[in-house]
Amino acid sequence: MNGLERVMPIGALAERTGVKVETIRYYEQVGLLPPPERSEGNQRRYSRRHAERLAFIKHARDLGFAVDNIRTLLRLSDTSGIACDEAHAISVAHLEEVRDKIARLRSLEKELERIATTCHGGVAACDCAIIEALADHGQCNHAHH
Amino acid sequence: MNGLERVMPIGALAERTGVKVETIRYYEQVGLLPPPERSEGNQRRYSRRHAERLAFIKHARDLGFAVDNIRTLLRLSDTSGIACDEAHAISVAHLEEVRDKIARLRSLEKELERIATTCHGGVAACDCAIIEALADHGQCNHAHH
DNA sequence: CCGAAAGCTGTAGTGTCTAGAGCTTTAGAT
DNA sequence: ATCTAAAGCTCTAGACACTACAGCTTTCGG
Repeated sequence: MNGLERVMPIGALAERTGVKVETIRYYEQVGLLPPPERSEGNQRRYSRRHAERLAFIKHARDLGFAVDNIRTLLRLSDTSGIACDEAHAISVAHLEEVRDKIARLRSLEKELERIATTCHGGVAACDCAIIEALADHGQCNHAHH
Repeated sequence: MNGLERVMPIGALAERTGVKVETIRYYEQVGLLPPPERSEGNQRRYSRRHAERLAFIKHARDLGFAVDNIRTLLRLSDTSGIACDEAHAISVAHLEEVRDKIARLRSLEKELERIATTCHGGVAACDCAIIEALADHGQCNHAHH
């Protein structure tokens, strides 16, 4: 049961990569992970190459890349050498998305802070500042939503 | 067509609140927005109270509250006075979620930055640093993914 | 009273899994 | 060789919060 076995069933792959069994089958279904060999009884038998590819996929998903982009990145990593431009473009675009999301969440954080601290949860004290804040958008300082 | 009309069809409500027609019907279907009166020909006719409630919902959604939580907040806002504690708890929990998400996105931003700047997209220059970074999780500085 | 715009219901699709039913295979112990 | 429990298989449906369409009916201005 060490990492040196040449072939493994889906459960072992799941354990090694931290990707759930169902998710692995899903990745195969949507064409991210190539279909592996099968045992005589039709069970999947994965090689180390599969494990590497799945690790790549998991890492990219953890970084928030969409499955579609991962498909492209995998294609790029398969076609040897060239086309690094495209990978760079995907990463930069994704980085921008992430920064954007952070900015939006920050302004959201500010408003939630304001709302949540206005009412401290005392029963009689407010009636209720949170509800009022949500009801009346005019109170908030946002420009863009 | 000013804001003073006492009753309006779904399209007018959509325009005034910035919520799409289909989304309004969806909110009715899942019990967020109470079913309005109907015209003789079975079309929805909304009152100003509906518009207010929908504004509340939209605001909360913009702030990222889940539909389920909004349902609770609406219930609280209906049962007059008391139960402010619960609204506070929901808001604080949500604020924590948001902060958590921000933290995760920040560390993600760091790594994407590192990856994207390692390879500048020159065709021959790398083969390819981005792909390698994704393939080899060991390179990244994260603790927790 | 005509025709275009807006409305209606109901169904299916989006993306990324997750969960379950109902069955078969495998691996280890006896 | 046989038994059994764990793990695997396929297929379907569900989760979230919508969105989009098909095919029909109502409304409203001219």
